[in-house]
Amino acid sequence: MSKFYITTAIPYVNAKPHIGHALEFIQADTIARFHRLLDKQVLLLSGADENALKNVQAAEEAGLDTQTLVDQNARLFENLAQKLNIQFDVFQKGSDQKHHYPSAQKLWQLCAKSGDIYKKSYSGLYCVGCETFYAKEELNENGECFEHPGKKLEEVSEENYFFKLSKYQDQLIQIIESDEYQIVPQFRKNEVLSFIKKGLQDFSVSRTNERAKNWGVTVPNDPTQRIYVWFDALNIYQSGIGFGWDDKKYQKWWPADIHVIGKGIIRFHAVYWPAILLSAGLPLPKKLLVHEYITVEGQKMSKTLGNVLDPIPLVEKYGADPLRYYLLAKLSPFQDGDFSEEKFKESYNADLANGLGNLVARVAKLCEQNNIEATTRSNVWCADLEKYMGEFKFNEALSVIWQLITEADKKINQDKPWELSGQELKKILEDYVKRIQAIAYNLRPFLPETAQKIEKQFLGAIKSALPLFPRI
RNA sequence: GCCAGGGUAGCUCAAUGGCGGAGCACCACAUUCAUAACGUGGCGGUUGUGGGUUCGAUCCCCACCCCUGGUACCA
Repeated sequence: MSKFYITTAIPYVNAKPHIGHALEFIQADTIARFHRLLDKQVLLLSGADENALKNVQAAEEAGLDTQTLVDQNARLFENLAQKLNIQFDVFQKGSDQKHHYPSAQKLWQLCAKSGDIYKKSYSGLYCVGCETFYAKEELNENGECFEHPGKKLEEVSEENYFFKLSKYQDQLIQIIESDEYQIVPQFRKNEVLSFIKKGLQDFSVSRTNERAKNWGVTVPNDPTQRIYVWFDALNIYQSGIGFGWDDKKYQKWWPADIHVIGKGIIRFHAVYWPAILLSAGLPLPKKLLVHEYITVEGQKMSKTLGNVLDPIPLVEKYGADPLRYYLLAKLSPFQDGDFSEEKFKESYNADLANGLGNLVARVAKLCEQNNIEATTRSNVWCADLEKYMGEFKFNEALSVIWQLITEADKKINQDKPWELSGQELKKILEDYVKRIQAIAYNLRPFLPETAQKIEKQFLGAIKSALPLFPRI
């Protein structure tokens, strides 16, 4: 049995999850469930990037200590996953000193051994508001950062460790061009390649304790510095499966088959991450799947606009599967998509209530009236489903399944089973049952709860049941 | 500014150098096994703007406008 290791991005947990996190969790879970049905041994990992400075700032604002805040917020992400029926096999926390810390330090030491980590005095313009350095070109005409106009930047000089990213430029081009590390979709691959070809600069991989506010993983052999959060957070993909603490487990699962991420963090995953692994002499992940963003009622989500959409109330009101359906079926995987409650209800009524739910109800009733029993299951993928899943076109895959629903509805109207009787009727109803079973099987990766309900209803003596999706 | 992606029916999206497609929404008809559901038919377009190449451009080329992401030590 072959293994399949897939990850979501590791959200930083300075705030509660929003609908975009739900999208990514659902996509990754759907891929994972699909591969489980292909008889692979699957591990789905998520986690929490808890060592980011923003977490320290958020904790200060909330008047909590940092660990308490990250624990609280990380639980919100796990809770969301649970409510959405996401099966995370591992949820790796960045503040986990038992597993993650030794793992991060091991990775650092491997890179250091390759001679790729060196100390350098860095001086630049530092924005106290952002707690970050900026290059002159990034600032506005007044020499201020865009986040904090009116705030003067300070010239700060500090000694940090740097990673020799520049050394890996040619190798990175080669592995990405050849798809040894495949970036999907193609236009994201092109974007990454043109970025790399412009020339890579080494990047800082540590912060002074002072700047890190004594939060995060300590640099090996230098207690005055903390490991920069990206170097550390990316490694959660490894620390969660044993790297640095269970070699056998690590050997079994690494490398990742797919990292699922949002477009905003492509550089870290497509450039920094493979370079770090090359330096450490570790195998590269095979695929990077980059999804886009969700707008809400046509607008970008933002804290200042106050329109950040929390998926939890939606799930509580409508259930996990309707939200899973909307996010998978109604968004284009490689384009920004919009979420609005109106469109959500439209898709719910048109596709779930009138389409799937109604078909299941009408066939169940016909079967109940004629004492039909199902003894076998129909477990086959419908045409093109595997193809679309291979391309991560969840919307196309679902549209193929919905064609089965339309065909079945049409067939029932043509057959007019209510005018038939005896063997002829029985044979026709058995055909409907097979169709419903096949639809349910195909729905398993996408709408697990619904698929299970239908499969249960259509095995043994078939009875009418409450509507799967009451109209709203 | 620079790099990349996008702009097609009211909405969400397909497609192709050769009469512009689907689903949803809307309207009408038909129908009862079903959740006022299903089915059939209809309405619906100067393919962002302006040029160019071509017998023919939504598609190829040029310029421009709008949206989105990135633009390196915030994630």
